[in-house]
Amino acid sequence: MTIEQTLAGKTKEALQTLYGVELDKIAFEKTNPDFEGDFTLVVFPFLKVSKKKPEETATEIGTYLKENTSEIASFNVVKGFLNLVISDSYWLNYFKNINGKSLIDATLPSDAPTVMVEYSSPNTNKPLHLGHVRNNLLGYSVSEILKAAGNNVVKVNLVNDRGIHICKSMLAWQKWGNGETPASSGLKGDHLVGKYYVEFDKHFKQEIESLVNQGKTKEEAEKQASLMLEIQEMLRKWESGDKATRELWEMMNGWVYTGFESTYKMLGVDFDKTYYESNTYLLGKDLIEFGLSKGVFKRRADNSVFIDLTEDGLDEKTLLRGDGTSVYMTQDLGTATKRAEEINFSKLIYTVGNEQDYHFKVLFLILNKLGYEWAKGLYHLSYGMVELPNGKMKSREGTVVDADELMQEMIATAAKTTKELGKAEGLSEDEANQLYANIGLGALKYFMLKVDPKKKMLFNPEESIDFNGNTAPFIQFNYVRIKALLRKAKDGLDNFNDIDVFTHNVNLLKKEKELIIKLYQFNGVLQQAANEYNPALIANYTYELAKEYSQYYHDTPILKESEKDLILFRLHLSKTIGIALKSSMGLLGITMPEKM
RNA sequence: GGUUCCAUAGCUCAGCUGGAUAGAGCAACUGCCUUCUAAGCAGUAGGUCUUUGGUUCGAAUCCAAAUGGGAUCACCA
Repeated sequence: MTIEQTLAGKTKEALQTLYGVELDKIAFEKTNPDFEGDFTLVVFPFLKVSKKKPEETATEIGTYLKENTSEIASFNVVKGFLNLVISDSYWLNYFKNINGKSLIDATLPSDAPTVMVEYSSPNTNKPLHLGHVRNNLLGYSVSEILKAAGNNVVKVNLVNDRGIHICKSMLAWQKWGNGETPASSGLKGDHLVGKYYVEFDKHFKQEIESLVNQGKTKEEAEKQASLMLEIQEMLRKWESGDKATRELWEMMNGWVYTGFESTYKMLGVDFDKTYYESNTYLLGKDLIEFGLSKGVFKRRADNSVFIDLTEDGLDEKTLLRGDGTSVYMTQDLGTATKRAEEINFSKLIYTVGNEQDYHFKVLFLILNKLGYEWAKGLYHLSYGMVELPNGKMKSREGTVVDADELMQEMIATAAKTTKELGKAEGLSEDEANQLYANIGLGALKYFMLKVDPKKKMLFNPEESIDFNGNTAPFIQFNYVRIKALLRKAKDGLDNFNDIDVFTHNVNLLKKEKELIIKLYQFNGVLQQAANEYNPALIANYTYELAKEYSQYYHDTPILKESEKDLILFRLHLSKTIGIALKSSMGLLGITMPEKM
């Protein structure tokens, strides 16, 4: 039972005894820092039943609670606010129980629900950019959070490895590539393929322009352009399994996968299972018959199949073309069904940008209409776009921030700053490089994850991502200071692990109590982050913990304290906070250095 | 145009299911390293929470409208 639950129960009792009413909705909140207390009860809602002034009501309830709850040391009343002070011994006892332990219980219960998280889902025609970075970090972090909250998580990637856009890169390479390979050019595979995607677009635009100059409309030109006809032909060949086309496709996709692999590794993300659209794009056609037989889908005169969603405030959605080929939606219907057959998930989370809100609304609605029980567990983790100062990123216009370049820049900046501060001294080259990566990538990850996923975010390439203030390096810095303290303590104190300290009566400093309360809050934050699929809550929590510790560290002697019991207590407190910081940052995919 | 999301300090963002004087960081200005790591700490300044109505004892938070901005509305993915 949490302390809040205890307080709520006692308050219910108080209202019963004092005013003879039974109320269920009783919530305590953190006391505003400007007032004395740990938890606050707002008594305005009870005035109707108490029929007394706010102050009087609060005092009556406070008196009852103080007399009947051993955890409450004292209370005070300000207007309609009843502030309760919880006794130091309660907090000290709580701390004793978590001392030296991780706040995350890593063992999963045997009946843990399975949650499938899909994220990343790249196209194989171009390298990853900043938008993908947000997607990957979010998907990975949400997976870690769900695991920590007691779920069995399956991370999956659905690679979009086929289609007209892939043919663009292939055709351009064939025409203008001169046999260039990653080995011959020294280019990373995904960047090489992306180069030809851009190349195609350049030539295509030129062709359109000349056709328009010959008097055609833009639409006609786009349909009649020889390049357009060629990639369409290429796609047909691919679909019919033409050997040469398939070989080219496999070779170029192979380059891309090698490239992606290193980007993923650098980002620190991974997957339990990878699906390829080339294997799933034909799925969903069986579903059409099923839907038709259930009367959920309908057939038009031209033989195309659709679902009428106008009653749900949406439009008609085509699911099968007149020629019998499927569309994106059909594919997603089929893939979802396949996954449900393979794995008995309680939830399936799609980490996809909010530009596809409509698509997922329709997808989920259709699956529910088809009567699948598991469809109730589908969730679109819809995140906002990453925007540049001049608007949205557009790959074809070259206004993208490349993921690999960005990461390299972050690491280089971290290296420069670390050297300037003289903090790389005494490290081997490997250690130093590891440190730069931890700091640079930590800063990047924290920067992207501290923002509410639902909201769009701005990235200004002109301003480098900060290393001061509300950032990962600040949190890492506080962790490192703790580690340094513990190293020194080990040299000077032979019985650091002496737990006897807790049998003594330690008088908690105000900040010490606040830190323990902060640790206490972790579980609630984790639960909320898991329920809302929101890593930003973890990021903000971790920053607050680090910030409070930083103040504590600054103001309070730890090793320099003269009383040994206090030294031990403060070291234990520091150590536990260090563990909390590390595991919390781990949920964001951020690694803590030992020294910096 | 239909649907939908958003609007908080100069900038980037917090503000939990309505609660006390709206908070951080950056940028600006002041102090503080012979003292456990100054990527730090403390302080000053900066706000009509886009606007107008409504609900309520109480609204940045809930409802409605207006204004501004984004997304989406393919037999594309």
